[in-house]
Amino acid sequence: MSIALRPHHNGRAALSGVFRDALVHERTVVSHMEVSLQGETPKFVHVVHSGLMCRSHMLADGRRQITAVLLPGDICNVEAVLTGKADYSVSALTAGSIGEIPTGSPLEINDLAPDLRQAFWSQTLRDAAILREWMIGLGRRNALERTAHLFCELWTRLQHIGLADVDGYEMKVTQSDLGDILGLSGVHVNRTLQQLRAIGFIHFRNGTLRISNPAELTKLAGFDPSYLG
Amino acid sequence: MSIALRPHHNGRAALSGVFRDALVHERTVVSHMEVSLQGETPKFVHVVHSGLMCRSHMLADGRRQITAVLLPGDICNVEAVLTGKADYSVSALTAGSIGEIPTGSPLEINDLAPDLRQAFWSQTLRDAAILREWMIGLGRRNALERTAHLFCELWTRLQHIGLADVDGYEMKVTQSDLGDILGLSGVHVNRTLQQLRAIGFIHFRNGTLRISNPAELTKLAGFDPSYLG
DNA sequence: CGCACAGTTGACGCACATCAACCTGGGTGG
DNA sequence: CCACCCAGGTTGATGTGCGTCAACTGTGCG
Repeated sequence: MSIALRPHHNGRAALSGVFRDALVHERTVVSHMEVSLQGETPKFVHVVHSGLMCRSHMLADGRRQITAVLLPGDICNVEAVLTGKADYSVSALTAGSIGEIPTGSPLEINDLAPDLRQAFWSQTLRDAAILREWMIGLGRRNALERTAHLFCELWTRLQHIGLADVDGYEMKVTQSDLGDILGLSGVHVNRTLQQLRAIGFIHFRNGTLRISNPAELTKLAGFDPSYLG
Repeated sequence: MSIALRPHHNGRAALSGVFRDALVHERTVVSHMEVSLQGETPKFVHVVHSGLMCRSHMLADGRRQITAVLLPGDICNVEAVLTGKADYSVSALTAGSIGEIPTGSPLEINDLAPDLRQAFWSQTLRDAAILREWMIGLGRRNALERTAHLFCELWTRLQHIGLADVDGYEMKVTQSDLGDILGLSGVHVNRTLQQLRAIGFIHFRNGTLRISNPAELTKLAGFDPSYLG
């Protein structure tokens, strides 16, 4: 499947056009596989085709924090390609596949074609807006609100690319990985999910998230989708 | 003082050139003044001249989180000017002054002059790298490590623009504001600072931070300056 | 069948929040 | 010039959200 054939919206419309004629090598990844490594210079622009990927950071003692969840259509390593150094790893939260577009020497933004530049720019702005929202969550929301907010965000983003169901979406992510996204322990994620289920907001079984009460979930999270463009 | 006269480095070299001939109105701000408001469309590109500014977010119940500390030379609202909507307020952490450059209708990145585009781009990338590092801190580092990391980051950034002393820097920020940066309560910031002082890493009095043991502070923080470009 | 990994549960501890009182110093007005 | 004021800083007591550890329970795969 070519990236140009996926449904796309917002900044991503430009993206598929840009890469339509590029030499794109598709690569299948299994869950938890590392696509590119923290500290290295990536030799490809990576674009998610299917599945969920993430940008993750490892501390010296093994603590891990995920700073982005990447959905189909998302560029995994915008900055890294241009600055020549990644401060994060890209790895797979679920099985899936990614496109690899070879890149030459580090480029400046003004070396890029206008449509590619536009694609990189809009994705970078959106990534930054999501980062800020996550930071608000990590700093000032408790586990329940934060988890609810993540579920709302992903639902909206998946709707934009036509991958959401009317009452939820598929999300084959382990609770431990959810913890690394939310800054929680795996155990506490489990308890938080149970709590969200107990109050009738969600059901989460076998990698499928069903949102039973979207209005209340949104309210609990304090979720306002406008930052997602 | 014109922004073109300040010392500048990295991406900011381009910035001052870009704005050298622009109509820049200088505005003095007192501590805690709001420069632009969450949810509104800013009518200016704001650039910090002197003092410390921040991007801050307010939740409905009054909880506050700061998602960026802006130093002299930093653009306060890169995205907002282009997308026409700010999800954050810009406000002053200390007294200081900012430059206001009027902006017309919302612009696309490709409408910008190459040097301005380069300036916006490099600042946005660096902002994102800092955001990721803060997120790692909020998610996975304790109060002591997180505070140490912030002090290391600001020291490095201030060195880059020639505003650091050999053994520390001026930082007239209230402990409560520090809490909003670090995702902590003001009370706990106070105790954390005392702890950092008790182990002989810093002294922080009258708005001056003196770093007594840079090597150990860096080690405690797990600070690696490479993400700052 | 059984191994390995993910999810679940309970016991316990700690890092941080919250509340409340008190201290301190710089700015202001009478 | 002193008295007051008040924001910011400091300290102690107490509460709690989440982490950690450990054991047990599914569940899919070789």
